[in-house]
Amino acid sequence: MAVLPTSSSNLELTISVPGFASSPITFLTTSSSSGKKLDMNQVAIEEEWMRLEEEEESNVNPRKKLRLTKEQSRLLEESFRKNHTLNPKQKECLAMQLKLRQRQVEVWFQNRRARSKLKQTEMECEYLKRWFGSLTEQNRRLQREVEDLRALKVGPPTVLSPHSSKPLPASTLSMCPQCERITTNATAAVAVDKHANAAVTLSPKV
DNA sequence: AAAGTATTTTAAGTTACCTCA
DNA sequence: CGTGAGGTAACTTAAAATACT
Repeated sequence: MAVLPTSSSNLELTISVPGFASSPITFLTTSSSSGKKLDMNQVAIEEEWMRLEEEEESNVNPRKKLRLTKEQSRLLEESFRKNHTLNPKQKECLAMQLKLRQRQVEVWFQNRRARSKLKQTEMECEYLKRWFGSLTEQNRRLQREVEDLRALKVGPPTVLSPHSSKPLPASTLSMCPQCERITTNATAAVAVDKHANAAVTLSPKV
């Protein structure tokens, strides 16, 4: 039996048991987290589990990939929903229930947290992309409006009075500083006031 | 109580195995 | 059968947290 250290930084050793994970788990401990009541089956399970923990010291085939059974995955997920991290006692308990090494449970939780965070990041990325798209579109509209207004400035004033329908003299026109639309002096103050009170919220339609 | 050291835990990044199209 | 992609268990490393002296 070959014994191989799997890490240069510490002397942790791992063991893989062929066919070990393939047998479905048909039992669960009945003990609560506070106290343990063990029946004969439970004792056998614990002995087996302790044997596996001890065998961790020897190693036949390092880094052999384990596939978790559906039941193991289900229980791990269930546990993860309750708590994203495990204290040592919980880890031990769960490892025993799942007939896995504590290290395997620990690694599963590490990876699960990482997957969880990755998913979250991807969602945030999507959200920001949409926001960016919406802002870009808004920016395009505003640029077009600015160009239109600049074009207006070049030619003679063609703004008509709403009362007489005749062109207004340039001296009566001004630009609203907020929305950059042309207004008459009489309405400019109102326009500015309106903008001051408006709550501007930017949120993309997700 | 404060400082230094050792140990443990965690996140992040990587590697390797396995499955499936 | 060979191959590449994707998923994920397992590993490494560094930093933070905690325990111990």
